[in-house]
Amino acid sequence: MPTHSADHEPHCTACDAPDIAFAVHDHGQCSTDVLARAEVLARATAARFTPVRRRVLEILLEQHRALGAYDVLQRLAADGFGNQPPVAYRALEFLVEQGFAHRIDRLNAFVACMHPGEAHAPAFLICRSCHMVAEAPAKPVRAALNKAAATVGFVVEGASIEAMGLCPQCQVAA
Amino acid sequence: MPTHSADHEPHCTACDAPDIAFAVHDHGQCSTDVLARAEVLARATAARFTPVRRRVLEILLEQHRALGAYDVLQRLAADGFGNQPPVAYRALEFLVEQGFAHRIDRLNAFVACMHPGEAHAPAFLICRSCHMVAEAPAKPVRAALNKAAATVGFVVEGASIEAMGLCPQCQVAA
DNA sequence: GTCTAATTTGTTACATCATAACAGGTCAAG
DNA sequence: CTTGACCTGTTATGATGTAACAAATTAGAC
Repeated sequence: MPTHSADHEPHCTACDAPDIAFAVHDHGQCSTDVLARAEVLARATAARFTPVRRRVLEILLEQHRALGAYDVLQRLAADGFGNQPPVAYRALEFLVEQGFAHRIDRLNAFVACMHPGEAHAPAFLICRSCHMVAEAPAKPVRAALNKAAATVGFVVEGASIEAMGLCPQCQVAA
Repeated sequence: MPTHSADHEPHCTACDAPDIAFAVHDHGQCSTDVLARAEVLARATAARFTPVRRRVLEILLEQHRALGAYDVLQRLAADGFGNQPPVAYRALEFLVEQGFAHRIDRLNAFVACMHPGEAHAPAFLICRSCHMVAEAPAKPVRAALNKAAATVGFVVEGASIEAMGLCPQCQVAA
C-alpha cells in the first residue's frame, strides 16, 4: 500500500474533482486544507464545530480510508472524550449532514469529504487491496441513473454509488 | 402502498428490464415464474436447491420488497426450520451467489432477483414510501461509472448502485 | 452580567445485524 | 455400504447502531 505521505504534488487546496486520494501527494497539506475549509464553512452556517466534531473530522482526514464508528470512538476515547457509541455516531452524523464526511454503506464506515462545500454527490471508488477511498465526479453517472429510473416512472431523490475495484498503485502491485 | 396483487398485466414470464415491481401485475404469476426459472437454473448448475433455500426464495418473492435476514429467519422458524441466524444468512448467501437474490447494502436487506440467469448488474430503485424495490437496467450507468473511474486510473470490478426516491404510485399519493 | 432556552455531550441500556466454530445429518459417488 | 463433500442446527459471540434521559455547555434575551 502506498505510504501516501511524500510531497510530489504539493497541491491539495484546489482539490478539484477527480480527487487525489490515489495520487502521491503531500497529505499533511491535503488534510490541513480540507479541515480549514470545513471550519470556514461551519462558521458561515451557524453549525457548531465543537471539539469532538472537529476531532472526528481530523481523525477521518488522517487517511483516505473509511473508518468504522467504533474505530473513531476508540480514537476519541484515547483523546479523553466520552467513549460510548453515541458520541461517535452523533459527531459522524453531524459531519455527514454538513457535507464534511460521507457514509459508505458497503463498508458500514465513514470517510472525510475531500470537497466540502462543493455541492457534489460523488461516486466512491474503494480499493479492495489498500482500502483507500476516492470520490469521483458522478454527474454523468447520476444522469444515466435518473434516466433509467424515469423509464419506470421512478423519481430519484438520492443514490449511493459505490464501486469496488483496484486503485492504480494496487494494479501495478498485482 | 399499492396492493400489488391485481391481474392487469398478466405477463411476468418475459420480465424484461426494466422490471415490473412498480406496475400493477399478477404477482402470483410473477413470483411463480421467477421461482420456476430459478429451479431450472439450479438444476443446470449442480447447485443444490434444498428446502430451506427454496423456502427463503419463496419468502423473498412474496413481495417486491427487501427483507432483513432476521425477518426471513422468523418466517423460516414458523415453517419448522432452524431458527438461528446462520440458517437464514447461509441460505441468503447461497441465493446471492447463484444470482437468485440481491443484497441491498443501504437497507441491510435482501430482495429476490426478478431476472435470474439474465447476467445483469442492475441499479436498485427503492421507494422510501412503500419500500418496494425494483431493478433498473444499469448498463449506461455502469459505463459512466467506469469512465469516471478511469480518469483516475481506477478499475471497477463491481459496484452497488442504489437509488432512494419515490415510485410512481407514491408520487401520485403525495 | 445573568437568566433562560436550546443545543450538545455523557451515560445507561438495549436493539439490530452478522459470523466463527463445531456437531450431527444428508446425499451422491465410488 | 462406505466415504467424503456438503448442508443444517446450535452455541456463542462479535459488530454495528439507537432510544432515552441526565448533566454540561452555549447562545441569545433581557
